[in-house]
Amino acid sequence: MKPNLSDDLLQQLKESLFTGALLPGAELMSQRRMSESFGVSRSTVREAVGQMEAQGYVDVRHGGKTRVKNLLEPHFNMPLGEGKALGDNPEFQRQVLDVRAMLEGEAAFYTAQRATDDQLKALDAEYRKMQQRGQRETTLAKAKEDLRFHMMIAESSHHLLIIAFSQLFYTRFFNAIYGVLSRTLKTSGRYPEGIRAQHGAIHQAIMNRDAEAARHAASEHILYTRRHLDND
Amino acid sequence: MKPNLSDDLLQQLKESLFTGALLPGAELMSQRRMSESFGVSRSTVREAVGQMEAQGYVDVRHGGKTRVKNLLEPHFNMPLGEGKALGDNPEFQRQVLDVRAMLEGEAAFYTAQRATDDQLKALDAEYRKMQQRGQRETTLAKAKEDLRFHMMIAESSHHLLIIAFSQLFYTRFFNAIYGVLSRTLKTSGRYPEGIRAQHGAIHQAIMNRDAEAARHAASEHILYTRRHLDND
DNA sequence: CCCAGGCTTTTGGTCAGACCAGTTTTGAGT
DNA sequence: ACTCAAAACTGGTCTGACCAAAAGCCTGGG
Repeated sequence: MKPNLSDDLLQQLKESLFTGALLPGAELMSQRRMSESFGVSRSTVREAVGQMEAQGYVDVRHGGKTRVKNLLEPHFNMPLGEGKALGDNPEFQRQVLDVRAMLEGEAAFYTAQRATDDQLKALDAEYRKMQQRGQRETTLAKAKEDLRFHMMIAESSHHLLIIAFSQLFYTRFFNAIYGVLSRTLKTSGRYPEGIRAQHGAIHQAIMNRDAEAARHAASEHILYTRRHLDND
Repeated sequence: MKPNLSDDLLQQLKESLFTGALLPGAELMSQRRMSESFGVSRSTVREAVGQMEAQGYVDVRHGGKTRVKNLLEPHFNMPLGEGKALGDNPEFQRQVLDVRAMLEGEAAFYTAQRATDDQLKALDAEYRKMQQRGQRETTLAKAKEDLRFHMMIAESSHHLLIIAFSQLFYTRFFNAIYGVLSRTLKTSGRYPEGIRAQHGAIHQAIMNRDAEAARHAASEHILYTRRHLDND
């Protein structure tokens, strides 16, 4: 019909968001750089970015950088969050593990299918670092390390909804996740032997781009921990 | 807090609209006159007017005058916004189906395991009602009906996280879900034959309390629709 | 009378370059 | 290694110019 320049740019920005080129939390180019890079004036860029903000896709702060918002966040202010009681509740911990099992299974599935070579390389590097680190680390450090590995998998899935949900889920329910690990360590005395092998299986399935195997390995990894919990 | 000039102006414009100073169909001042009249630059005026347009309050045409729109109109077009929204993007629709596949699979799994007898009875009743209803219904009615069935399954799962997420997900992304159904109907001409049988399979698995079968049937049901989408 | 055709004016869309106001980064100097 | 102020970003606003589309005007032929 009547293709405005700013509308074109707006569509382009949305596309990069939908296709996962721009992850939640990522920074946009500065308006001046966009202006140059897209060959339009800064006014036009401002118009497009303004629409993005109005539609709730990005968060723009005077002086700061413009960031992609997590589109699930506003819906995630459940009264569940911080209360220490919930995170320590075994039933809730089980539920968190249930959701992790399906979420990480799907994430691994899509990552095996769709990750770029660079992402695979980064994942591989992170995995090797994780294997090398000694047993000297604190439980907290281990938990964070574990989460970073799984988060990297999620972010390589090129799946906007899975990424958004994973981000929120891991940050909101870190307490519950940490609580599980903490209890597991207390009962088995140390980091369960299976975990290491399971991480290996996930890693290998993804590297082989075997999506079904990756889903199964990732899901089984979480369910293994869940069974530990059931034996209490 | 941080009073932007353009935000101030935006508020003023909305005020004149809400108080009736600007009736539907009325013309706004030209941007140059506003600029002078409000004592801000035309850039700032454009920013504000742009937001008014983005929020659907006014209709601005290149070369023509900017007019106030009839505010009730958008509410009648609700599920099919013409501007490119997230819900209209095919890639996003696919992603929504991916998440539905895993979410409804899990929900069916836990419902088969944990639903009370009363919940099973209610589910059974809803299923029979759904089977009886004729083909006379609108697409929208079908979509709502479909969703109610799946929502009932989710709510019978006794799984706090799955319930909470399902609720948010279905309300937030109803547009995308509806869009899929609408497209499917357009291409196949009518309600796909498989759907009816699949609902039956889900229903039966849950009634038999066969959790694995229920998960598989529910997941497959969504993936069936997804394949329809891939063939476009 | 009108009303069809161009001509002029007015409107929104884009551009360039400048300056202000916050944030983030950098680099002493301790 | 730390603190903290300068410097180098970022987004917000202003100015004045030009282009393109719509609306208004105006004139000449029915």
